[in-house]
This record gives sequence, C-alpha cells and structure tokens, in this order.
Amino acid sequence: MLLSRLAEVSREVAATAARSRKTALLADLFRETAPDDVPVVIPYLAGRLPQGRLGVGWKVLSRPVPPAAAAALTVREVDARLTELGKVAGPGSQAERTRLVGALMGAATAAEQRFLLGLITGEVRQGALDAVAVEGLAQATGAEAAGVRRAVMLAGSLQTVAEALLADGPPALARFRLTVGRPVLPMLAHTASSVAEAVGKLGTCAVEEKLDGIRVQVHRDGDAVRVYTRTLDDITDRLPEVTAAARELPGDRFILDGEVISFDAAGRPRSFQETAGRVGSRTDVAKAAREVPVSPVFFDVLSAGDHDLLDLPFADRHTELARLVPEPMRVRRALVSGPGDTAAAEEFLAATLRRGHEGVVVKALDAPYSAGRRGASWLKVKPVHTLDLVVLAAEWGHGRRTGRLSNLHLGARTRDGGFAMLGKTFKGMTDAMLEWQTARLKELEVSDDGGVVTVRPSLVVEIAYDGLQRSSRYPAGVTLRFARVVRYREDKRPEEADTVETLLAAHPEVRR
DNA sequence: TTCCGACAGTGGGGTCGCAAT
DNA sequence: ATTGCGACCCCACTATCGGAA
Repeated sequence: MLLSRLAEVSREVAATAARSRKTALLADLFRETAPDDVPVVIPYLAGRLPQGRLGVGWKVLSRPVPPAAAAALTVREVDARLTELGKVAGPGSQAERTRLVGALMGAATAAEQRFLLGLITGEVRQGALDAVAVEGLAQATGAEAAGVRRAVMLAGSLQTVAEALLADGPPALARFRLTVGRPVLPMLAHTASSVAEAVGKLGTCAVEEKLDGIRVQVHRDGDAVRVYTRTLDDITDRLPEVTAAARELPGDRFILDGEVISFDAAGRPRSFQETAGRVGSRTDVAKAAREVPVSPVFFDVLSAGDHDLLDLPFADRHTELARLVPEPMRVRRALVSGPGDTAAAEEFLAATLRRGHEGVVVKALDAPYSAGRRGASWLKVKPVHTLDLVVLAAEWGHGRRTGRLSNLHLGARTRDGGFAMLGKTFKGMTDAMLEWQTARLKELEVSDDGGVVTVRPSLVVEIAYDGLQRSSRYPAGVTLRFARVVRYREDKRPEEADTVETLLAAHPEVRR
C-alpha cells in the first residue's frame, strides 16, 4: 500500500467531526489492507509508530526538505527506513539521523510529509487514536467492539490484536487472555473535588491512600519477576528491591498493581521528584538504590495462581490481595459504608495528608478491574491550593488554539515590587476565555516575537495548583505543580496579587 | 430530550541518558 | 564540564460525539 493513501485517509478523518464517520473511514482502509501491510498500517492510522519513539523530534523535523512531485513511497518501505533510523546510535548519530530523515522526507510528497511529521512527533491531530482505531477494526472484521477492546487491553497492544483479527477473524479474540508475564493496561481513576462527592457517587466504598510515586504492575512466575510502568515499559532492571519483595511473597504466580515510592529514614515519603529520579536512573542502579531506596506498595491483584481476577468485584480481589501481600506492603485503607459515613472518609484523608501523602483514591467495592479505562469506579481526591498571580506573557497556541494566546506565563509579586515567574499554564480556559484573553492581552502587549507575547504585568488571574516543587528553571527556585486557570480577577490590581514569600510560607516542606 | 461517559487535544515541569560543543 | 534534545514519568481541563437515561 502507498503511504499517500494513508495520508489521504488521515486527512479525511481529521476533516470529519462525526466519530461514526471517522470509524467508517478507518474500517474501509483496514478492509483493503494486505496482511503484510497490517503491522504498519494499523499503528500508523492509530497515530503511532510500531517502533515506538525514534529519538527524532522537532529539532530535526523542522528542517524543510523539498517534497517529491509524485507519490511513490510504500508503507513498508517507510517502515523499513524508520526502523533503520531508530537503530542509529553513537558518535555522529545526530548527523546521520538528520540525513536519513532528510532522505525520507525528500522522497515524500507535501501531503505525505505532513502525515509523516505527525507520526514521528506523535501528533497526528486527526481526532482518532487507539479508541477509534479499535472501533474501525471491529467494523472491518465483523467482531464485537467490546471484545476487540478487551483483547487490546489484555495484549497491551492494538497491533498484535489487529494482526490476529485480520488474519483469522473474530475467533482470534479468544487467544487473548490474561497471562502472567504479559503486561495489561492499568485501570485509571477519575477526579472528584471532595471526599463527600466521591462517597456520594460510589456508596459503599474503600478509601485508600494515594502515594505520589510511580505506578507499577508486578508479574511473578516462579523466580521470574517483571516490573512494568503505566505505559507497559519494562523497568525490572532498575528496581531490584521490587523483584526481591515479589519473590518473598507467599504465592509464586501472580500479577499485582501498585505504586513504587521512596521513604526517607524517618519513614516519610520523599518528594515525587526524588522517587521519579531514582526510577529513571539506569546507569548505576546499585548506587541509586543505596541513595534512594524504593518500596513497592500494592493495592490490587489481577491474577493469582491460575485465576484471572479481573472480573471479580474489588472487595473479592482485595481479599485475595490480603492473602498474598502482608499489610506493610499494602496501601492503607478505610472502609466506608456510604454517604452517611463521610466523616470517616474525611478523617482518613486528613490522616493520609498528615503522613505526607498526596491524597486518597475512593473505590467502589463492587467494581471489576477495568483494564485500560478511566472508569468511574475509582475517584481520586487531592487537596487543591489557589493563588492570585499576574500574567507576565502568553504564547500563541497550536492546533485548535492557533491564532489565540494560550499558554500563560505566571508571576508572583516580589519584595522589590517586581514579579518572579513561577511557571506556565494552558489549562482551565474555555473557548470564550481564550477569545477574551487574546484580545485583552493584545491590548497590554509590550512585544511579540512570534511565539511569546510579553505584556504589561497588570492582569490578575486565579490559579489552582496541586503543590510546590523545587525548580532550577525559575527565579524563585520553585514552581507550581499542575497549575490551571480558575478565573480572571478583574476586580484585583497587580499590587494585590500573592507574593513569593506568602507562597513559600504556605509550603514549608519545600526547601529551596 | 437531556445527561453523561469516553476520547482527543493542548500542552505543563522534572529527571535521566546521550551526543554535541 | 556544560548544553541541548528527546523520552518518559507525573498530570488537569475543555469540547465533542453518541449512547444511556
């Protein structure tokens, strides 16, 4: 199949609003795909490369290359070239990657270049990724969409399921079962604004502490232990403590779900930055493990012995978890009987925060494990802080925000009457707010370099954030975590904005 | 008819590893 | 030794479609 066909379908999908029509377009393409092309066409139309990331980003891709006049590239040739590109390493590799990208782009028409650019950067912007591709695949093969979705969750990969389905039809789905050693997409949580709201929605539930670390899925089959991240990367070699802990548990075949986190000598959780740095260390794991040891803390079990537990209610899975994992290696929890018992949940949240943790996750006791889904049966609750800050600048947006000022630079007052930038945010704005702030900020413009519009510091905006973290980038030595806009405060003047001092005083645990 | 679940898009900061300077 | 880039951890929020209620 020619790459130009894919580029054309992708463009059509992007130009279509209705999801049903997007699905139909993908299904049509999948039907006409030859078996040999399937391993490439399916991921491409789901907006991903089968190779994963290539080590090529905007820096290399932003160099313009004259397009080819006629479409001649086949998808398999492109795939072969990108596989080569991904293998390049060592001294001189940047120049070599640039050369290979240039050669590929030079063989592509303008339309194909646009498609390739989106694929390689991971931003196809066609309004259809895995979920729509799954629907399209189901439609093309006559399989049940729910069955395809489940197979993809269990395989951890759309591509594997697509190949099997297009080769053998719907019966192939039965081959995809939960298997120890093969990672499953983890269940995710929604956000609730309060414990009362969460308990109100779920009724009888468990309230569990939410640790601010790295999500892990731990598989053990006899002596073989593997550890996977949320995106199913294998990080076993970086976490010897987790392997050792898993081997000491009484069962010898299981899949556990939990969090890895580092505690200091006093038993307090270290900051996310410290835990994440440790988990990211690969070159000298032994040294990293001595300096920042981590502990696994589990909250769910997906499989035990030869039993697939995914469809069991959470209450039953937890009974199994308690059999397998001793209490210190499990997340703390409280059982709550329903909305009448909210006070107990509130107290548990307060105690969890006193222990230095992030918040809680409220979980329905009757819900199955919805692999790969952000199910409504897990609701996280974290405290939210707010500040009144001043807009120092704004950046021109991309995609659907093109032509609008989007990303705000936020400043707090300093003692000398100036402002110190604390970070940026693009979150929380409605389309109407984007429209309004673009016009308002243009009135305050001091300069525009094409990317950043600097303004007179006079507009006050209320910002919500999850906490403070250390920063080497910003002048106050700290930055806001997950900053988002709540509303503009036109009733406030910049002299009334919050100061760096009050911010630091509100977060004494963050030392600069 | 209205409501709500699921998705995609729009990017944020930090840290590590690697290659280039 | 330092700098820049890319990958991958953490993530919030809004708009939209289409099925559920």
